[in-house]
Amino acid sequence: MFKFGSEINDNDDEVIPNRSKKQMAIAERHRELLLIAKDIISAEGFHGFTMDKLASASGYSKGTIYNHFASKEDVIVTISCEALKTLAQMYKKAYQFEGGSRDKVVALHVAYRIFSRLEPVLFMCVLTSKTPWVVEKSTAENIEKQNLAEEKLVEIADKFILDAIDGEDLTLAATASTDAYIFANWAVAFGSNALLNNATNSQCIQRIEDPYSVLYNVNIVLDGMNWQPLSSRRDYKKVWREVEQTIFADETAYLAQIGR
Amino acid sequence: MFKFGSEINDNDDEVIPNRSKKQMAIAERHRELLLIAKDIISAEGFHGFTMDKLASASGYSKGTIYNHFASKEDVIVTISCEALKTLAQMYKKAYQFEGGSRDKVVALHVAYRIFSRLEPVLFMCVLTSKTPWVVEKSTAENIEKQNLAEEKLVEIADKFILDAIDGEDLTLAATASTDAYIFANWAVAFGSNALLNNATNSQCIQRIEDPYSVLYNVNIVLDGMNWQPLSSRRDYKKVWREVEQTIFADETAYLAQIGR
DNA sequence: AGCCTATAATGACGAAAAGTCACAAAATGA
DNA sequence: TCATTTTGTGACTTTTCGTCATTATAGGCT
Repeated sequence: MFKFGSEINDNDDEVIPNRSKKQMAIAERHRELLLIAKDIISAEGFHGFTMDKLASASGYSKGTIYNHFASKEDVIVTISCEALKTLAQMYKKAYQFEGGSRDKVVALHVAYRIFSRLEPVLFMCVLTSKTPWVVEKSTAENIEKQNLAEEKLVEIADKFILDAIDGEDLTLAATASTDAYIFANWAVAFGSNALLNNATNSQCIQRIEDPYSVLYNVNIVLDGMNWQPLSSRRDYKKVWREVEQTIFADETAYLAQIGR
Repeated sequence: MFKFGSEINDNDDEVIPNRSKKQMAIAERHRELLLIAKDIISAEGFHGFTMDKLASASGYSKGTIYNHFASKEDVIVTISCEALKTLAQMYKKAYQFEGGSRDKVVALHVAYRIFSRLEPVLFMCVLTSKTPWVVEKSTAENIEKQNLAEEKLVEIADKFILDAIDGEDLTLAATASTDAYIFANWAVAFGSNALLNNATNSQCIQRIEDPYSVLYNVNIVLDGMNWQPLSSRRDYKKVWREVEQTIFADETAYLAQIGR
């Protein structure tokens, strides 16, 4: 269920008009290729991913691959797009968590943390796909799609903030927007996860070695926003564990199993 | 002054024993090559950087280049190492800022922000150089050097925290270490800067469009740590500007000039 | 100076990968 | 059945990484 790709295209966002059989077949293969590409990238990184590997792994010729993707970079942007959609699904699940507004936002961060551990390479793909030389070699259409996928994510995140304001757990500073609050959460979450996943040989990070280190950072940020109830008045470790064991039980079990 | 490279090797860390003329020449060329490599990477990204370009730009043959670096990846790790040293210099300057412990840590974040704007590609290099396939193709020796450079940075950051504890502006939670506090600062700073530099076509980030957005995030984190005086009781925008206009005046002027 | 050896520099070369394109195959429709 | 359009193919060109046999050079020794 949690495997990226299983949900490719089972959301709907593009309205599908009556497509010919042929077009359906092409769309089907597009998904197939994406899945294979994702496996290669996950296993060998963007560096180890080649169009020849994708061709031979899929059984199609290089020309056909290039009918689907404008370039190697175009593949990564498409993959990143799918990654964002997967993340959106997880965010929606997090929103379902029963609890106060701050509990829910903790659930959001659990979702992000789990995603970054399940798919560390895809997690970084989202950033890679924004670097200038990837953007340049990709199609404008795909870049636009990626922006839309990201905006959708922001929309979901917005709900968490608005709910908190509604419930009077959070008061927006006079000068601040919900975007500013989303950005703060995004920055600390992205930074924490990126560093934990990539800077593993850093002494500083090795010394911490605590499964809840993302939570600590999140607590600091939410306390700094004065998002009620403060971490001094509620045990968010327990909330974190509960989220892991309920709505993301499958993913958590899988991660434990593969020891990551 | 602020240009990366000017300070390559004017710090000292490796004790230089009596070296032969030849060895001196090699070391000199090493620095020269690094400078050229850095220019290419800054201009064209790691993707656009090739060993052939480095060879022809430097006037040396490919074989000679490979006498200096084990691989393309080895170059990036070395560059990242130098970037970390540059950053260390800037952190030391930030530590000189006259003010309270929290003012100083704001100066630290100004330094990081300026670095990320002066050298956006190098800023990302530090992360890139930690990805598995770069680490694998680089020499163990260079990786070790990079870890040491990073650890030195953490040591400097540690001073900011210890001073605050000494001055009773900050109280460490019973269960937390200074490493945890450094990690929180690092995560929010890295995340904010990486997103601001790379996710510029994100609607959410475009809507914020505020030169102080990093400061807002930093304020949230430091408030969340209860680092005194809180942002409600002191104008840190003013502090930020002051740091920019005093100790990093040259860099700030340069950035304004090139409009970044 | 003239010779010798260790060390360094060179660039041609092999291998791998991106991307193209002329041609082949298949599907579609009359 | 045949003509036309669409789709698929893989050999080919170009670029780049990394190697290595060959050439050049520097520094010591007589």
